Amino acid sequence: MKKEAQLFKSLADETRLKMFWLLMNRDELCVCDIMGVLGITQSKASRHLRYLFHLGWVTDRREGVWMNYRLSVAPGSPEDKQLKLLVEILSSRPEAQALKDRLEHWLAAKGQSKDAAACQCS
Amino acid sequence: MKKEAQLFKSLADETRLKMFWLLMNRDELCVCDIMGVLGITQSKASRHLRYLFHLGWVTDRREGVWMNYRLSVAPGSPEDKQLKLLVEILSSRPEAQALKDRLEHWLAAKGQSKDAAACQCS
DNA sequence: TGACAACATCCGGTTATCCGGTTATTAGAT
DNA sequence: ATCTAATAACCGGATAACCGGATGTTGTCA
Repeated sequence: MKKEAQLFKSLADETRLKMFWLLMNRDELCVCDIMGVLGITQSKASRHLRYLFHLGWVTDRREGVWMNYRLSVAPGSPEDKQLKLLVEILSSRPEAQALKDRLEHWLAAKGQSKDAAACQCS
Repeated sequence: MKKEAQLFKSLADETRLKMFWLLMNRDELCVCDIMGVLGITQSKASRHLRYLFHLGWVTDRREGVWMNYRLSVAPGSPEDKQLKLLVEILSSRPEAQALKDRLEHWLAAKGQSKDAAACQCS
């Protein structure tokens, strides 16, 4: 049952939980977005995203300079059911709603910038 | 979302996963049974069970010299849904079926012994 | 009371996880 | 070619998780 334990281990970190939540609310996000919304270092964001990537939770898609990540779990798989349960649990949490709002604002601000491609990740 | 992360952390250990599985297949088990079926040390069994106890996953019930544990999650709670999903995932795993068989044999052997209360945990 | 069985907790050692800071890579722009 | 932004990989260090063996506790029985 090692595999199953690892499945849960993926979800046993607050940062990764938040990443899942963001990715469930927007089908594709770049590292830059996640850094900004969660307020974490680049190193931390990238590390966790690569972790999820290597376990098959997400796929990456390069778009010029950015790396975009999106959830990729087979429909009906244990991972899929797990995520569905997770979204059910988190939806009722104010903290999760706040995060969702921050994501919206972040993306809106990004869209407004004249150069829509800018990330301002200083 | 610390609380949610900890929920998953409970399940992020193979030994605890097996314990959950056993407890889902038999409503009450003593430390001794779990030691025997999983083939782990007493210290290990007790430590994980106390861990689950303190997080509210199980309740304890002393019966003379033994300590019995049973699952105790509120129906409909996230924990409950999590366990239901877990049983769904594990049911199809041969490894889990084998464990279940070992549990049956262990309990049968225990029942056969003249002194039904004996544990022979040496 | 003493002996014993089941269990909990403590002790230390090992390993895994997580982190920030740094360096390396990649792709686009000049 | 060179410069820069975005990202990935690497490197200690701190912390937490996990373990077996030893010790303490509790309840039973003689």
